[in-house]
Amino acid sequence: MPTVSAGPRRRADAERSIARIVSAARKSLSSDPDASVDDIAKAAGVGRMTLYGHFRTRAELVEAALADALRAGEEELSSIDLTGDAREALARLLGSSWSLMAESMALLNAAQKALPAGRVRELHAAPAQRVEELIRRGQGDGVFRTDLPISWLVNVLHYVLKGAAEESRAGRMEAGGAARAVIATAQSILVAFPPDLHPSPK
Amino acid sequence: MPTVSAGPRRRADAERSIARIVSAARKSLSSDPDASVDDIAKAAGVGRMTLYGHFRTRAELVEAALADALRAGEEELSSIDLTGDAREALARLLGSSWSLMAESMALLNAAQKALPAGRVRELHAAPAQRVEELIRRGQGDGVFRTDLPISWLVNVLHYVLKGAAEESRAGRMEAGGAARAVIATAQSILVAFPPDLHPSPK
DNA sequence: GCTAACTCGTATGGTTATGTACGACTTCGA
DNA sequence: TCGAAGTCGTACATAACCATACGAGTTAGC
Repeated sequence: MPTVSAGPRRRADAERSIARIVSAARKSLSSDPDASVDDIAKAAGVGRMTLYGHFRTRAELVEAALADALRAGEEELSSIDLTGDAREALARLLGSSWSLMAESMALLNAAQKALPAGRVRELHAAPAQRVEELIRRGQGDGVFRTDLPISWLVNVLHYVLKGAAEESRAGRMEAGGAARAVIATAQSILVAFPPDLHPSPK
Repeated sequence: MPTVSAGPRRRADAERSIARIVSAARKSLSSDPDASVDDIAKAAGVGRMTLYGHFRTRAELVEAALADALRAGEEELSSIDLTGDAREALARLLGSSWSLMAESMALLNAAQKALPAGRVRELHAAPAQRVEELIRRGQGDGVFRTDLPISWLVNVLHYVLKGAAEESRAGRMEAGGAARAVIATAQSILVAFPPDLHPSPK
């Protein structure tokens, strides 16, 4: 747990090393989720042993990298204005979330593999919370649907985001188009519309 | 390429072995995408060497397993009635696709890792084609949207499916609920609705 | 029944990655 | 300046896994 903000009893150069390692881990794992500890140490311009001095296991390192990415993400997302029309707020939120996801999707996959089951989700609580609250507000305002579990709504947005990131990474969509597609798709999923268009309910 | 239907110059017991191996590979990889060749051979009740006698590399084996799963899937999907209201046809198609995806998601991931980039997509051409044609028809009938690239529409359905499978696997949704959610979500994504509800285009 | 095809155990080689041990060198910091 | 903290190379201990080699035994099929 000394990964993010534990004992401040570290020397300055150690602090610097850790920062470089975490940064390199983010970068490396974001382009290749299977990057080895060795690769990351090299990318950080640091010996492998130094790395192991600060992170006892690969899992610890991956978690630190993910935590750092999430911290940066939180910083960006927290500055977004979520007031006003919930649909437009959603578009703003997804616009930023999209680029964050595109950057760190591989890192997310790496964490999924290296960390114990459920840990990734645990670390994701804050961003998920933000989305959930926006959806709730939109539901309260009567613009978002209420006929599906809210957890599904939150998660499916996540999967759509991930899908778009994958399409972009594979070169099957360019970034701008992907962003537009994500937003339009998310709107369609969430926005409540006249029941006479639905074939299903009574 | 002797994976699926090549030279019939094989003895009966070899044929049987191959069938058992492919079946075991499907099963094993569907529950653990990282199952080793050893595990699969054991599951097939066959020596590892026998396996290597028929599949020279792990990749060849994985591809055979995926091809088999796809063949079975095609069989099921081809029996679905896709005529009539495109929205209802979509629901029927997704109902079956969903369970197939839930079964074989891990296998898909295994293939993604073991096969060269793009190969999985290549093998998936047929099911993707089926979905695409249905969407086109729905567009022609004026019930499906046309403001997003059709390739995105096809792919996003795939990602929603995969997401639901993941939620189900992780125990966060039960199968019935997931199926309902997938269908409702897919309908929302595809169905065209009155432009006055859209904030964006003129 | 005879041959070729098939099965399969054991052993071996090679690769790759994680994590530990040791020890020498360098840099921080009081 | 001097001790402790940090750096880092090399080497080592495991541990998987993939793939090949050899060779003896078994079964199919004509």
